[in-house]
Amino acid sequence: MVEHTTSMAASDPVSCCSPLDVEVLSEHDAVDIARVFAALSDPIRLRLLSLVASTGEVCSCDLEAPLERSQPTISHHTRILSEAGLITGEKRGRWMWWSVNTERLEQAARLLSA
Amino acid sequence: MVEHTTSMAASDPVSCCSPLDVEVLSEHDAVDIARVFAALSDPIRLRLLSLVASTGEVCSCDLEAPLERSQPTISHHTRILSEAGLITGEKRGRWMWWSVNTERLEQAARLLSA
DNA sequence: GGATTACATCGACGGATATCAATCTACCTA
DNA sequence: TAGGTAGATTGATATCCGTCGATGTAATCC
Repeated sequence: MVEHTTSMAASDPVSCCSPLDVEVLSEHDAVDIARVFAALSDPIRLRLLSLVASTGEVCSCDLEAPLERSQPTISHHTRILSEAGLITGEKRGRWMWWSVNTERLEQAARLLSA
Repeated sequence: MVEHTTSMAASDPVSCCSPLDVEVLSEHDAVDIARVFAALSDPIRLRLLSLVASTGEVCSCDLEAPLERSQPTISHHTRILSEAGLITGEKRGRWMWWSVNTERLEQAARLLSA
């Protein structure tokens, strides 16, 4: 995953604990990436994302019933997913339509593979 | 992402809010998957994972300094990553050696793409 | 055996988060 | 213009989570 710099194999059981000064993933980047995974770390949000992905476009009012959560709670979760860049909202009339930001998902996926 | 079942496009701005009874991602599966992403949702754990990934194998004592966290905190994070299946620990002598479970990472990555 | 070391566990504390009722805001319709 | 509706925001609450000091446990070294 993520970036490599150098690699010093320290497998000798006698000489341990030579401090790694290799800063592999920066603190700043880590905070950024963590925000995306935090958005994916809630079961309700995963099911919400799944619903949006499967139908292509869903309005908020269609989420309350299947997810069995109140309107403010749904609004809370769409906001978090939206701020993480995972879904995009478009207001049409009274309704808010949500769709999945596929590129952002792929981007997150790439962070986890090699 | 994840599984699809059927898909009913409801993009007509006049007729909204027909409740979707399509259960796309089950509640049980969502809880399972959320646990993995929750393990990835902390900056310290991401940097820890990155350190382990870059060196192949790291002992716990080599993590405290670069991550600037106490020994109990490091132990806490390795435990969470381990329980999520993302790293594997092996005790050799006094030292606990950690390595990345690549398959598990790839598995998580696949959940996010298509 | 006794001292030391690496790591786990416990207990406590502060901050984040999921949830909902109530309220506010914007938009549509009659 | 008045009433209704979709969704955001606010405030309150209960729970979860990251953190560390203190302590426990197992392995090593002298």
